[in-house]
Amino acid sequence: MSTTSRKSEIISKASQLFKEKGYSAVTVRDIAQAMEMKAASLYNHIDSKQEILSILILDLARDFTDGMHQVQQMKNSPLQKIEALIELHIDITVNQSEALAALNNDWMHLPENEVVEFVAMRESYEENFRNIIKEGISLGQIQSRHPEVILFSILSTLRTLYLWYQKRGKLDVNVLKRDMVAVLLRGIV
Amino acid sequence: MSTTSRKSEIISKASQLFKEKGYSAVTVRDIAQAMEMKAASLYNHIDSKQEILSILILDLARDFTDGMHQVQQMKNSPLQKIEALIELHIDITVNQSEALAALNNDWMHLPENEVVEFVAMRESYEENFRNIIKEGISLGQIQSRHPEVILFSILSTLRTLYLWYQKRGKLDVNVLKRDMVAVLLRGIV
DNA sequence: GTCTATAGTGGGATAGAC
DNA sequence: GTCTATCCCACTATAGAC
Repeated sequence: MSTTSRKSEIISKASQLFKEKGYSAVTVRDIAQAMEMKAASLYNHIDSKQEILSILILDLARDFTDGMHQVQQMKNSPLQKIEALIELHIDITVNQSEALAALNNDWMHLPENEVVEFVAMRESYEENFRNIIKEGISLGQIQSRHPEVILFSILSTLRTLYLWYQKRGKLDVNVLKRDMVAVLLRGIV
Repeated sequence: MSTTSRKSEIISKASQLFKEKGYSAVTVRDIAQAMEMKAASLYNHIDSKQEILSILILDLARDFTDGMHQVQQMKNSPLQKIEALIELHIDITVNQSEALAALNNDWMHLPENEVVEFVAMRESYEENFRNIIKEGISLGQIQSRHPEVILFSILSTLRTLYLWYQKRGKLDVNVLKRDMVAVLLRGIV
């Protein structure tokens, strides 16, 4: 499509390759081949291989940060906020699974200053999530177990959902949201 | 100092580096530096960089397979079997977190025939786990939700526990087992 | 068993023609 | 904007001295 910039196409193709083999194992020649062009031609659109990674990861990290801020401004209960966060992660998984793979696995290959920025954003996100859980515990909505175990259990499931979602193929998003909320909040027993 | 123990040292140091940056981003010079020797000297102990990865991943995959077979032979209920599997994963996380990182993230860089072998082992492991969940559902011990969502939720939490366990450090293993079982089986509400 | 030296390959990136 | 040609460097791995 003519409105899709060539640079976006490159970033999109590259992200698919990064998801399969990881950033370090993908060469600019691989990306060029996927674009059906020569490696040198890529450099009319991008500054470096690393720039692609920066765009993928930092744009997505901002989506998570924005989503968290919206949830924090809701008037709902902590439990409803956690439901909203589960839905946020599922929406991102469905729409941006390749960038999610890069964010999870390849953030340490960002330029040094962006590693610092990324880690700060991630820690802030986790801290906000943790505070919602603690609020739920103090209101008696959530069982008073280690908040850290609860936080980790929910986040690790949501963060790796991208590995599993497409293997199971196009499960209806709303069914997935309902089942994930049920399993993560109310358990399986 | 025998050649065999030197080889184990190399594999151990390499696994730490693989965990930090991923297999592809670690060079044999990095491994040599961690061993305080020159890269060429490594080759008196190993055949290739890839051999290190093969040993790390396939040895650990066999540990999981053996653990699953032991659980299957227990006379316990499905729920108790799932508890035993949670404990298996936690024990492996505590004792072999570096190899676990390689198994999770770098299996696709194994030689081709070993990729096939690994994927078969992983699928068999998941199938056995799924059958225990289904048995629990049919006995009324486990809620009759999509077994796939339950399987994924538990496995993804256990598989990425290594990322989190040492950051929180010093958490007693038995406390961790008790809390993880509680959260994963009975939820947080 | 470790070293120096180096082979051989492929990496990211640039120059300049068209 | 894409190409061919190429630079320079880092990579895995080997050869052979000690």
